[in-house]
Amino acid sequence: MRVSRLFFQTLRETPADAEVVSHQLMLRAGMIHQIAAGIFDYLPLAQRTKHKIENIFREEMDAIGGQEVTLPMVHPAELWQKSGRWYQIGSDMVRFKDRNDRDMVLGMTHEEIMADLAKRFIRSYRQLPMMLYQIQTKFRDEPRPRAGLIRVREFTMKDAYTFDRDEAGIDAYYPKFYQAYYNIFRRCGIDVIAVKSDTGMMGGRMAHEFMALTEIGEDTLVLCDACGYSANRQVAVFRKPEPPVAEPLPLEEVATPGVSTIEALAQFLNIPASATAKAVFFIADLEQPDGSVKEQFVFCVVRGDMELNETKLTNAIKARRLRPATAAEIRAIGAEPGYGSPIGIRRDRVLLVVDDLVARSPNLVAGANREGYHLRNTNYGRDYTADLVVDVVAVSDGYACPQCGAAVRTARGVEVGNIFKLGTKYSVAMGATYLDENGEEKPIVMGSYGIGTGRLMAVIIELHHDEAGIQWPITVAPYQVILISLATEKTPEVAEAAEKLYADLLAAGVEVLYDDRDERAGVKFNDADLIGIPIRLTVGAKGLQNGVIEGKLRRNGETFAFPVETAVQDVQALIAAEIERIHATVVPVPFDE
RNA sequence: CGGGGAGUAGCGCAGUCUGGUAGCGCACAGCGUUUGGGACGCUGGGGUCGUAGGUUCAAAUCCUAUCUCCCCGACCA
Repeated sequence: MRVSRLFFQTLRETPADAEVVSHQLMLRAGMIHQIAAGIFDYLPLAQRTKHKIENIFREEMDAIGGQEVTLPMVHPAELWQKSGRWYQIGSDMVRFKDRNDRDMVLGMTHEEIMADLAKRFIRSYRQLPMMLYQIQTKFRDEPRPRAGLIRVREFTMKDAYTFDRDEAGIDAYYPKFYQAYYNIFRRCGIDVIAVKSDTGMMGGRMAHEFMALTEIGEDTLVLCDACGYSANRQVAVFRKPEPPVAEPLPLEEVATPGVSTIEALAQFLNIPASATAKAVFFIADLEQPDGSVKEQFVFCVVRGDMELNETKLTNAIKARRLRPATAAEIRAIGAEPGYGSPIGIRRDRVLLVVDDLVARSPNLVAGANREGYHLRNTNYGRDYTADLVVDVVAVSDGYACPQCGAAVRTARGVEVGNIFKLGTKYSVAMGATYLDENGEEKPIVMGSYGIGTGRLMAVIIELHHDEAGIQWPITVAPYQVILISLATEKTPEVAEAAEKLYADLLAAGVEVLYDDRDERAGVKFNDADLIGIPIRLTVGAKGLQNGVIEGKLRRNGETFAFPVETAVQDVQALIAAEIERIHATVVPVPFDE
């Protein structure tokens, strides 16, 4: 491709709307163009990288037995009504009516459609396991798209689905995906870590998220450098400290005027925050046996120095959603905001959840449910009992690793992929069954596995760039080589040599971008750096005098002098070495349950 | 949905307070000089100032409404 003909435009200045680096660089490199919040055009440079990434998806999916299909992105509502998600999902799902007044949706994921497909074509255990995947557009009307391609409304996703006869089947398939996903990300030149993640309302048995560590991440991860434990903070656990051993002392009310935070309380009474209990109040939507939803006041107690993890609480009480309770709602159950404790409240109106550490800790200071007063020496069991005693604490920096006890750290990450044991929720809903050896009808056990292409592309840039621009790993670069001609009117021999080298590279099958523009050298070099092509070749009068083409690696600045006669082979060798460098990172990874 | 910010040429911005018929840099087109890390000169094209009402002799500028985009939070199959 000649740069003079390339459909793009580099920008010297950063568009004001772009905050994160990947967004800025993609705009400046002329890769993408936004037409509405979270909706983008992909221009040729981005499109080529997208194709390369997607071909890596195809190779890795095919390697573990996948077959590619394409399912529609417009779905009839019935399929979503069958699974119930038509009713559960809010305005993230775009709904509309076709000309016959039939309810339709834009596909935001394809479990329903896949299960429906399985229902039509899978009959027998002999057909299982089966794996289908597609690379398709999804539309999710996100409330807040952000950060360029990191969080968008319309995006391309590689989504794969497995169909197994039982849990043992998917238990065998799941680790193949685990490895294939590591392979994909490493072939894209990025380091990821798989973390255990929330299965939430999907009700699956196991899920992992593949996280790329970067500041712009939306998720917080808990990592143990000592033993490798890793989990999304939403589900991370830790080794709770042993509470002090002490005889329960008598309950004692103490005046604490104006002291309504744990910090102030600890200071006022000159005790550590760990000697206090804190109350947090929510209203939960609980699903009733008959399918209706009821609002329930949830009173939750954690130790004063610890933070509540709302995801853990949501899962522990199987809530559909949680919201903070208002002051009026808190008073209505007999508690006082800022001075709450489970002692003396209207117990019949609340679901009381107490963290296991609080339940084991003697003589904690807690609120007296009266403004300006606290209670010393509250003891679980003696003074109150809970509906549920369970871990609901969020892991923070320095907490003890659940596996080895070392101090964990937290880090920000972007989820670039996830794998999920779905179970039979969708197959049962859609009626996807098979007959086993005994002629017995059984629901198919499903798994789903997704990677968003655009987000991955953005994350690659987040992890591979410098002040000058993108540094594409060669496996996903739009072109492997950029050939810069420094010819002027006075040096037609340079133009001739560049044209010849371009033709020779093309003939040799090298993916080459040829900067034949009538621009100054600086403009070409800067544009080459910006768009991030891994190998730069310069044909100039200087080099030709010595019979060489100059080469330079974008990722580290290493330079080469290729003799004109062998330049094509030399470049091919360099490309091969660069590819091998990345492929060398693709190694087996132990499956971390 | 709550909080904050911004809409003037493809991009970056000034002009708005104090109303007087739209400007700068980059980019783009032409000509000339230049030519190894974002050249210079001259000439030129491009904007219903987000949109709709209103005030006024006159609105980018004042008033009202509305739409859009960005950031933080809530939300996130």
